[in-house]
Amino acid sequence: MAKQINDEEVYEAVLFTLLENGYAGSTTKRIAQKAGMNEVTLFRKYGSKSELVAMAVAHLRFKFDHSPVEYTGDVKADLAKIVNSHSGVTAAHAGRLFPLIMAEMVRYPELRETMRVPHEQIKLFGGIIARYQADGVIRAGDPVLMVTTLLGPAIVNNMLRSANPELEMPPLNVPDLVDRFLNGNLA
Amino acid sequence: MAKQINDEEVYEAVLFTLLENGYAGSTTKRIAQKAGMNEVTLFRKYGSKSELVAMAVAHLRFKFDHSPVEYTGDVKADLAKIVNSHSGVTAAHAGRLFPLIMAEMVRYPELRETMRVPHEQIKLFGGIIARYQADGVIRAGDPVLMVTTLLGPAIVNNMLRSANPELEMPPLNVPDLVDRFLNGNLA
DNA sequence: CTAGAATGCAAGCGTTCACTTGCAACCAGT
DNA sequence: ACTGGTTGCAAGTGAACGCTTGCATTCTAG
Repeated sequence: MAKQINDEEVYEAVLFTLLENGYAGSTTKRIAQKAGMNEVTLFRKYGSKSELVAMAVAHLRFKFDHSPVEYTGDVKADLAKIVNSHSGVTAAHAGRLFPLIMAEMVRYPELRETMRVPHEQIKLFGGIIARYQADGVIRAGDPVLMVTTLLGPAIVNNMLRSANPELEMPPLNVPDLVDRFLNGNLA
Repeated sequence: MAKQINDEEVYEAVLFTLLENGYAGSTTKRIAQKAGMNEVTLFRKYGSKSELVAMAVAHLRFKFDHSPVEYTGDVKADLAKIVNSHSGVTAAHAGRLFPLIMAEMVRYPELRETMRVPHEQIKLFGGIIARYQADGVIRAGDPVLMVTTLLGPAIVNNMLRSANPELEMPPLNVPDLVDRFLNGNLA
């Protein structure tokens, strides 16, 4: 057939396969099948499995850069945007890819570069929160720690939901989550 | 030598190896080496890799049951106990084992039984929170969702720290975390 | 129309993995 | 001292995986 292979589609297939099977479980055969191409072509175009995965994750960052989260002065809106950008409401994979990279990819030295994507995102979010702290809107505290406090519930919620479908958790309500982050849970 | 093999030590070695290498990376050879025993003995005593892992996790639950978290009427203390019991301050592995099971072990059907450990813990914590909601101390909301809101920051913080040592995050302050959970982050 | 590049296909290579087998060494209880 | 169960050791089995090679097929550019 010699059809033209679309890198972007391949990257999507890689990320999908990663989320479903993890890194070790994402065999090159599986990835190739999901991408609708021959396994050999995969090696010819991308070199190795680790290189391909690194490219797919790097491409994800490229997509992040084109819809950046910024400081606007509206705390609730900005925090909601931060949560959304990493909880999967917008990008299909973002919310689950983050824990995947954090919890699993760390173990494969050849993938250390992929760590930079969540790393940079967190620093970006931390900067926004620091600015609101300077404005006197948000309580003092290490900005990175604040980011984990804001994102943690959404991330763990996603993990739990995908891990335990029969737990029947209510869907994540982002504005409510931001409200609880700001105002607490005391009655 | 024919030394007597201590199951508990083997389980510890299994959990340690799991945390360091994940399930796929925890080869039977590595586990045996960590446990200071022969790989063959491992198969003879525990049958298979998946059975051994299941036993190690089940044994962890057994240990949980012997220092349970309970409702005492002191919100802050109880919430802190919940966070501590899963952030690794008390049990060496608890805080990191939770995301490991959630994010990785899910993918191996032969390990589905291990999921029951975090599942039951969460339901236990949810019950305590529900009781404080009935007391009018904590805001309304799905208890399980509240548990993820409380534990999420600690879990993600742990993941981030172990994934990115050069990020230099401040150590987790549990009472402060509980305070922010209750009172929010608004200045 | 032709040439070169991209892709598919079948086969295979070397390695690692979970797991097995056969046998020797050891220890505890009687 | 003997015996039976536990452990260690060396070797090996079959399967899966990452990756390569050789060759045929198809698309595209000039």
